[in-house]
Amino acid sequence: MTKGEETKAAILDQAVAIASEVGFTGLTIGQLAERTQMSKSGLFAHFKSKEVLQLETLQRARERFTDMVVRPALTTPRGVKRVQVLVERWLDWATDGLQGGCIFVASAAEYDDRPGPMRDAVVQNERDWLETIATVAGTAVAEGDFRADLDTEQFAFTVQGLMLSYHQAKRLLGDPKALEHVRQALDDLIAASAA
Amino acid sequence: MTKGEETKAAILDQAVAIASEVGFTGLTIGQLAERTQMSKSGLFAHFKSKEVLQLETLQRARERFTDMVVRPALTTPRGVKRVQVLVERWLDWATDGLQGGCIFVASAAEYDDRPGPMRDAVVQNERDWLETIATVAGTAVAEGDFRADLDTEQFAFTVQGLMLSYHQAKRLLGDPKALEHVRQALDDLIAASAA
DNA sequence: ACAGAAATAGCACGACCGTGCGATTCTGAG
DNA sequence: CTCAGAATCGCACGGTCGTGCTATTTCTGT
Repeated sequence: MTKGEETKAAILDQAVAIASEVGFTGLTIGQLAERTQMSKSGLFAHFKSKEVLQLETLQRARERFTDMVVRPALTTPRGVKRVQVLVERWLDWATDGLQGGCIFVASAAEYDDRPGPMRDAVVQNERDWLETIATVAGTAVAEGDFRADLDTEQFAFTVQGLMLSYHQAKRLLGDPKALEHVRQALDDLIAASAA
Repeated sequence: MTKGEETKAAILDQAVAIASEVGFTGLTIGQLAERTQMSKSGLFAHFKSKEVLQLETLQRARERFTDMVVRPALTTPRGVKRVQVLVERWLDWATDGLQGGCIFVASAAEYDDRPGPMRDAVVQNERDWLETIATVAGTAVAEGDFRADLDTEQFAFTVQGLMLSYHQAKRLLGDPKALEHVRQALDDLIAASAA
């Protein structure tokens, strides 16, 4: 790895951290330069525009998410177990996977009304994530853990909602019962989906 | 109503609209002045700081929300019917109650990591809203529509999650099945809560 | 109709924004 | 060790931000 790629990676790590706290719009080149101990122009040279910086930051967050949440799930046996691991990993991620809340939750709210490349990327991320949930639920159907007529899209929709509610209850409201609530709801959902 | 109060109301209406689109941080005094055809300083004089502007904008949105969602629900008969009206009203609100998405969803994500008076107000809003859902569910318990041992807090948690998921599916992803999915999940939940 | 108050505008400020350019320093292959 | 190319910096630009101060206009009660 060349020097440039090395610093760029370090920059993006910091960028992910900042964007998690203040959003992608609040992610500012000046502050990022300060945190990475670089000059604004030196940092800027790595990306030729702020938009590219934002896109690459999102991309970097996505890689981390894949490593920390998706991959561990895909290495556990197909079926309901895999569904549970996927969800548990997400809970870890949302709670303290990185400082600040889940950066995808933040970005989803931030760009739902602002067209452009960033919005497109955020949408793609979210679609892929929902598809992952649905696919994993599909393995549980295939394994006979879930009933054959389960609507996996509907399942993904509901699971996603519970995660969003957990994120809000935990990070915004500081509700100590958040984890208990989301587990209860997920257990109910899984029970209702069982074959 | 004096002239000052009149213009202030008009300003806040515009402010709610802008904040719905670009968030409270993106709500800028210059743009607000432009949209209301006022000078920056003339507008600024109504609030002595941007933070006050943000707080009053949130307050104004809350009033609208109460009028459009909460009050209609409270005027329908206690019980499961009231729960359904509350949810239906929220769906209307989130879809096209005001231009842009639900301003509370946006503000929740925006301030979940930034201490200060705005965050406090957002938290208060969200707590009150969850309490409203739980209380309304409580009337359904009292009327015998829902089973007596229903955990109304848990119910509110789940309903809130479904709403968040709907908001995201509809506004961000443009999923045409969003409404179908949220209705299905809510029906299931209500059925599972029935006495 | 008029005086006093309220509302609004004009203008300026320092700070930070994203972005370019030319100069300087660093890195690594031959 | 050299030296071309990569990486980084210093500096500046125009723009917008939030916020004050001082006028000026507009309202309102008498």
